[in-house]
Amino acid sequence: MNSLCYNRLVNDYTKGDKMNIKDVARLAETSVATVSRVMNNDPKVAKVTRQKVLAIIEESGYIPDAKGRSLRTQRSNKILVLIPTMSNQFYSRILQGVEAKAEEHGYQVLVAITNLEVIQEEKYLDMLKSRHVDGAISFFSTLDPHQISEIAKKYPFVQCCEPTLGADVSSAVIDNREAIYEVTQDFIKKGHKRIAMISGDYYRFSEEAREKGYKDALREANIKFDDSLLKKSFYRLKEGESLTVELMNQKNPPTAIICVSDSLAIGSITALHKLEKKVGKDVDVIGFDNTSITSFYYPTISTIAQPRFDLGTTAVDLLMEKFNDNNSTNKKVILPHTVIHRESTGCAK
Amino acid sequence: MNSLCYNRLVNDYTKGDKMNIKDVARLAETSVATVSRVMNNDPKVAKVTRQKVLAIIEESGYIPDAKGRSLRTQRSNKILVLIPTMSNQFYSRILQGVEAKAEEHGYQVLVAITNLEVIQEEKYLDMLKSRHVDGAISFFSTLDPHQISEIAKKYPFVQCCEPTLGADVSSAVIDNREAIYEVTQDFIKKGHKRIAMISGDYYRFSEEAREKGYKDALREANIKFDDSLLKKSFYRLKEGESLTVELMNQKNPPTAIICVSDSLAIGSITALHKLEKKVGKDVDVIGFDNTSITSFYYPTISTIAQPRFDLGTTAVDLLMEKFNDNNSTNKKVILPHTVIHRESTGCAK
DNA sequence: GTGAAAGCGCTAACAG
DNA sequence: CTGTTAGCGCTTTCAC
Repeated sequence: MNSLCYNRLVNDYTKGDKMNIKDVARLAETSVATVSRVMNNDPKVAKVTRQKVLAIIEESGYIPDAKGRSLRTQRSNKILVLIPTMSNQFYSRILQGVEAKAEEHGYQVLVAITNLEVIQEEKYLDMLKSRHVDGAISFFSTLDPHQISEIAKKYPFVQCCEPTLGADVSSAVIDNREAIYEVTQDFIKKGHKRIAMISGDYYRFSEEAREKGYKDALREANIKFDDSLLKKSFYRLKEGESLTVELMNQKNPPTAIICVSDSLAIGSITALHKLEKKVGKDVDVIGFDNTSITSFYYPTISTIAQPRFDLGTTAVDLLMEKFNDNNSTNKKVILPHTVIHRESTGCAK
Repeated sequence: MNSLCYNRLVNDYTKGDKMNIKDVARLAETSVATVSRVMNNDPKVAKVTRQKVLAIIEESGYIPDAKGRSLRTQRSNKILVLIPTMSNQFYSRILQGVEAKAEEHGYQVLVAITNLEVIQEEKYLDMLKSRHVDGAISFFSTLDPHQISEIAKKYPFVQCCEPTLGADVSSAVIDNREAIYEVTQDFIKKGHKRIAMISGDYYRFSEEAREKGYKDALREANIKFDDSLLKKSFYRLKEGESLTVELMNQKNPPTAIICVSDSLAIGSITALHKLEKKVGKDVDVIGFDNTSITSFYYPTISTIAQPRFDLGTTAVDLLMEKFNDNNSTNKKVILPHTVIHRESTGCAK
């Protein structure tokens, strides 16, 4: 059985297949313990021995088995990032922040796409429970607050951008209410009386906050909230378009439209084009997230920028705190946003 | 040591922390082997015993440790997908294909973003070498053909969309030469004499093929290839814009521009807008990939569609063949593309 | 500075 | 049908 393995030619090993620590030890004429020490940079290995072992490792292309190592050390040095979809370019920059910070701490980042499906999400979360990864960062969960709180209590788990409403969990977010509040105020100051909002019914954390910001600003300006001006949809181009058509077909159509995503805003602008309305003049439109297309669209699209890279690094920081002590009190870190006015809200650039 | 663990209250276990198969066995008053059998749906377990074990598992929230299991079985049932960047919405649909097919075969998909960095890519490929995952699908590699061939020889590894030129590896692709050949012919038939191309210098497999298609069509129509009409760049909005400005500032500017990505096309159209050229009339523009924005841009953007979902499923099929026999001969599967003409090439819709 | 041996959590062969 | 046991590949005492 194993003797077969022991009879292999050295040459076999240079192919690097199925080599294990025992093979390395034998070839280097030392013990597995020593090989392990070399792999882990343990200083108390004689220079000669180390050289010899390193030579064999180099020559054979040996890579230690991750499972054996993790099983023993009880850590994988991997973290899982759960994102709802890849169709949104929004997550790209955040991931870069996550990866940069994770790397600093010696962790590798794995990404899982849940496609907004509970089953998928639970399957990936099992990677946390089965200790396949040391911790996880979630950018949106379909689970309920209780489930999330439980997970966060048991495992290093933090949320980013879209924490679960009512869950006890650390999170990195922006002040969504404030962002839309500012935008709505801007519109009111500009003289708009009929301000519409295209929101969603998926991402409750941000949506409720954003709708609140919208309503708060209206109330303060004594503009009565008009139910027919608040639409809910998926965050897609198509829905942005169709809902804008609905809005504009009302007897008293809006002169400004706030969209909770850039894709909705693009859809909205497409609709306005077709209706031969001048965007930024007849109707102001603003999106959310400052995805790269917004500054290249015609007209350029006003939007709200989130500090995406920093959201990513902050999420990792929060996770690291959990690694140190998973019972540390959960915190919500709020990062600053920026409202960017471009042509779609009548600005020169 | 372990006795401590054995003295824990049942109540502890309902929290699900650090439970292992031994604990379950003890609580269910049976052996670890039986618990293992239950976990793996082995039919030869008495109904009563199975019930008892399942009850404990349910109650305690026990999830078997992935490392222990994989270490023993020598398979993780996980596959790794390496993508160069998340900023391109292109990969989203492909991933869905990958996931659908992988799930069918009982595999879970992990995504790694290499950001076009060698170091990153190598780190993630180590997951293959360290047997952390059973196989990998790469959507672009910075490694050389020899390295890729070696990896493919040793591990289940396939490429998709952008295989490494000259590497011996299975791949799922479209006929990039043919696609651009068709487009160029379309332009020539329409009467264009000055046809420009904005290509890249990253994704050699597709770029060389596409440039060949462009040149082939020109040659056949006896149009001399003009070096100044072929630009190379990153696949970004900004570069599409600046290179188009360069192209249009020539003494004899093009009347049609072929872009190897939709973002380049959008950048190009932005530039033409600024130069007050009518896109689809003064100048035709076509992109590549049929990302969702193309049908919502103003004007709508002509483009070439790849069968993204199928590319994903096909890649998984190829990987499964490698799981069956990693020495099976490598094949290149070519899937059909579709040229879509919209307003940016003068079509009504 | 080094090696023998225990054991991380699991599965599978074997014995009963 | 069930339990005992070996061992997957690794790290880490503990002796020497």
